[in-house]
Amino acid sequence: MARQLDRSILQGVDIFRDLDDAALDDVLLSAQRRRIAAGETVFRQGDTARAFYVLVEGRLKVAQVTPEGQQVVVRFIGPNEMFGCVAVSGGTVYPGTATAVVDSLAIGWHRDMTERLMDRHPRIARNALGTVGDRLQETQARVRELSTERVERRIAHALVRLGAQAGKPVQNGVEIEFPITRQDIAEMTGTTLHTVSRTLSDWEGRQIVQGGRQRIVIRDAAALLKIAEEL
Amino acid sequence: MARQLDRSILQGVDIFRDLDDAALDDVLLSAQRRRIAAGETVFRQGDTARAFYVLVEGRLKVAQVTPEGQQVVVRFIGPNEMFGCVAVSGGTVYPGTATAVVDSLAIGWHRDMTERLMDRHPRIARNALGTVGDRLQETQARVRELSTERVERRIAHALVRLGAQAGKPVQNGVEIEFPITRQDIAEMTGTTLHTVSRTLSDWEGRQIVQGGRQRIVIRDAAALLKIAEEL
DNA sequence: CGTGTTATTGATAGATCTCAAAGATGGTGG
DNA sequence: CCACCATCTTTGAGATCTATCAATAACACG
Repeated sequence: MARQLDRSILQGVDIFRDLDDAALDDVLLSAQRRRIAAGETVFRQGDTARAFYVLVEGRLKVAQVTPEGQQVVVRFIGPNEMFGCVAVSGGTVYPGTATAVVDSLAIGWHRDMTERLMDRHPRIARNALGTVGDRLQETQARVRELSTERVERRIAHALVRLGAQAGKPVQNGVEIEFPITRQDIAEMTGTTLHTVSRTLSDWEGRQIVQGGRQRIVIRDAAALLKIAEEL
Repeated sequence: MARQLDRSILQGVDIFRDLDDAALDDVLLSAQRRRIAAGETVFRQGDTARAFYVLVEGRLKVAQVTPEGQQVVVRFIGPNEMFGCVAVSGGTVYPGTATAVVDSLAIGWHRDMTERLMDRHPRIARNALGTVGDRLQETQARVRELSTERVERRIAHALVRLGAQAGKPVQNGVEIEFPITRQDIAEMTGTTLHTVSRTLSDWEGRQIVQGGRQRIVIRDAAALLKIAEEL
């Protein structure tokens, strides 16, 4: 957690790809460090979008609340991922709330600074365009799933993605490496925690996953994929 | 349909906003005109993303097909809107198929040309970033609706948006100005044409809308909004 | 006027939510 | 160190929304 703020931190970050060392130093110079304790919030839905961030360590959950109070998980953010992108793409307020799932470390740039950085290093804007484009396609894929797939498949898809994004190999499979509740998965897939629990129980019986409190291990990734793709 | 290719055509196009006349001319010089007859397709899902486009006149439908053959409408494109954005944001293939709903006219730029234009006029990349960011937020809103709202509300939301995007004032309300089927609306809202038909019939009885073959008139926008927002 | 597309409507089945209750789990304070 | 408590999870039963199946009707076009 005492990680140095040097260029290496920006190495794997898409939005700063292909920048030379001088540019990276320039970027780093205007960055702000920010620690976020588990459960703490970086920004809230509706707040003025003052800054954008890159997660250095930890894990964040970005979620939206509906007027009726239902939560929808937008995405989980892992190391090297951007969040608060709206501050880059021109939005005025954050469309969601970012909360740390575990103790985390982020670096952020004030909105104005971001503008200046993009002016000085046009590559950043192009990279950002790519990242936001990718997110758009992912989100579109979610729309497709929600529109056409039944709950069980959607949950399978969600787990497959989580495994790819945050899977840690363990003895008997791949474990999602941060605490995640049935409720979280429900909010990722547009269902209820009850249905998620039932589904996971079923899969547990079929040796596909193994559950626990805020814990999921994928034991049979192939079977999961089969459910996800309806083979 | 015999519209001149002069700068005025790029006036209202977000991605070319704030460019000076010289830049606009430069952009225009490398543009390709393309007519699309109703029912014709500009590009297909999975095709290499060779170009991005701006619609000048007409109306397009962008849709994705699932492996099972179900359609999902990504969005309807109206005049001055971009489509085929992936060619700008770095995707390699088109994620959807663009089909003309009515006879249309578009202008397009080859992918390489787009890159060069962004190099010469960095403003374009920034504008594109804004547009793609907006689309991301819209798509995220759709995810939220699909996750938390019942069919009737989703249909109401879809109609409200269609009214805003393509509403033409008529005698007894606002008409969606292009032919749109119940099936289309179903594919926009993740339901079936049957449910859409039933819902519209119900609303027709309550004087909220008035239907017809490939035709919808919103008679009581306030009532529709009330359904959409569950007031 | 025939034909293909689009729309309407009824009946039924099934997936999933809602309501309800009890059981686990792990952290915390006394 | 242990009991307690908040949170998370599981599971059953019933209600409900919506898809599916099926048939007919309306419409537009050539």
